[in-house]
Amino acid sequence: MQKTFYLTTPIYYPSGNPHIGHCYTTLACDVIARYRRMQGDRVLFLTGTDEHGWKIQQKAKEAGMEPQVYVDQLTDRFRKLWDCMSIQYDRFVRTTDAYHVQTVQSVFQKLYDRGYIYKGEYIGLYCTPCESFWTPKQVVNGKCPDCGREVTDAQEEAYFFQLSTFTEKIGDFLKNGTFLQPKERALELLNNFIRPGLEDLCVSRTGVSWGISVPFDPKHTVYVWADALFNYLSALGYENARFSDWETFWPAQLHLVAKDIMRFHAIVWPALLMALDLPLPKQLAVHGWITVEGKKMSKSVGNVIDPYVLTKLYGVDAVRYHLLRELALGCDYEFSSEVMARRIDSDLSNGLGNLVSRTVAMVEKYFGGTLPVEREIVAADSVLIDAVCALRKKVDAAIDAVHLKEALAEIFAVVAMANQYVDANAPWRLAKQPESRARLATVLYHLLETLRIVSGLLAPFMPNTMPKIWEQIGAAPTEVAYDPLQQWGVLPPAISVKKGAILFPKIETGAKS
RNA sequence: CGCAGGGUGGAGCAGUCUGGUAGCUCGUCAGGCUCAUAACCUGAAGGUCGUUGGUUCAAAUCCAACCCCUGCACCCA
Repeated sequence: MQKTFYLTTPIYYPSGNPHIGHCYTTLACDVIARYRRMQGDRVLFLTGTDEHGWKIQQKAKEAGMEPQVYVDQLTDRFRKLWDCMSIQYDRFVRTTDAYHVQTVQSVFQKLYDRGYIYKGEYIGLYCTPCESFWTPKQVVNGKCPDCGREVTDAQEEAYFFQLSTFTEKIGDFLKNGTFLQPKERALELLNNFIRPGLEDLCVSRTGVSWGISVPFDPKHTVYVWADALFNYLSALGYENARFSDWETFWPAQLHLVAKDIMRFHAIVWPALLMALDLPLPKQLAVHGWITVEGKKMSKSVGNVIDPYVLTKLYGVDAVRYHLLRELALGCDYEFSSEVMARRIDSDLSNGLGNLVSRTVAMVEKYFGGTLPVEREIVAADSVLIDAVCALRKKVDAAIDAVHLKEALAEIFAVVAMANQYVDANAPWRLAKQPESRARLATVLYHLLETLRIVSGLLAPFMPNTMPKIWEQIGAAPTEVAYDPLQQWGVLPPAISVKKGAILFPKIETGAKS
């Protein structure tokens, strides 16, 4: 029976153009999805956009558009960005899609019927002109942070979800499980939220018209988070007729999110599922932010990195590589174009690209492009061969743990080893001795095999460039499938190669101008 | 205030759980090689591991106190 693997990004809030920060989560999911597909799993990779709420309503108004028109156009930009980054998602959910609305309403009703949602009073500071509530912390000198006018104490009727009843169950869930990655984050949540006890969550608004109306009280709309989280279910056809693979894919194997929205995914989401008696997702992986000059990237700070500019400058695969190589779960990553340029030059151009280039060039130069079948293997060869054969297992483990950075580090350690192997065996010297022909062919064959396995394992990370390597080293698609990636000697003995264009041009010169 | 994370050669990080020659990448310097994208390989210099005190034969690693940086329920990957 084929394993199923359901993984998700958060659905993004399209209140502005997507930036490089949005890319990492989606990119990481894409790599894992591709890797699982390669392993033969039945994968469903979901992403989408979160389109309701007060902020969208305001933005649309400012732009003089209907909210729906406004989000249509923004959601399109997200899709275009994913295409640009070579991200292969399977499904794209929008919270304004009719089937999603249906799911949310049905679930809301269910929670109400079960007594987990009750009517109460929401108390806060209210700005009348803006028609919005603020918390004491948000308010700037007693003024509305948006328009700068006075706010007043106010309250309104609202529905609440009984999050408090789940304090203990959620605490146990976070404590005992392997759910949250990295696990130190769980401690933070336990100390800050579980220990003092969870508060009930306000899940409806009356001042926001751009939202899903509460089925049993239509003057209320569903609070955006309560709306958004259910995308993970609606996109599978839970309580709607649009899709029907709910049984197949739920529970999700992996939700990947950035640290800012961890709380909703680690506490609120499991609680909602518990209230519905549904199985809980297997894993939540939380990664850090990409910061620029020590600050979180944001439009108001003006330090946003535009992904289109980067991909144009460096190439899609190089940008993918860089982000995946630098970011780790748990830590922020300070973005710098110098570090990026250096990393790409050193790993991709000088390391991998040059290894392909020198290997293929030698096969062409010394053997006219096709290796003879004679071999002469030396004991020392096993160092390289063993390392290459052990690689897939290491990468498997790293991918399982969502340690993408480590997976790349392991792979590139082998690339470095292969470059050492070239030097240690000095093929150019062997080429001068006719009696060393078999040895020379062996050394080059070993390099080609190394490249076959390395490029196969890298394909989920850099899906555009790896096929170019296969073309150059003469590897057939079946030879870079998952199984042969831990077998040595898969390429035919009389393999033919063909030199191609430079895989990763150096970026120092081009980028400076 | 509290909670959490971090403070390791010029830069970025690993090592801390399970004490025992401080490691990696980049940069710098010197050498080697010439197949290759002026790429590759080898070696060297450079650190009193935030501070102070304690435990121990021995501490980056364990304990205590302190200092500094970051994050912590509007939204935001």
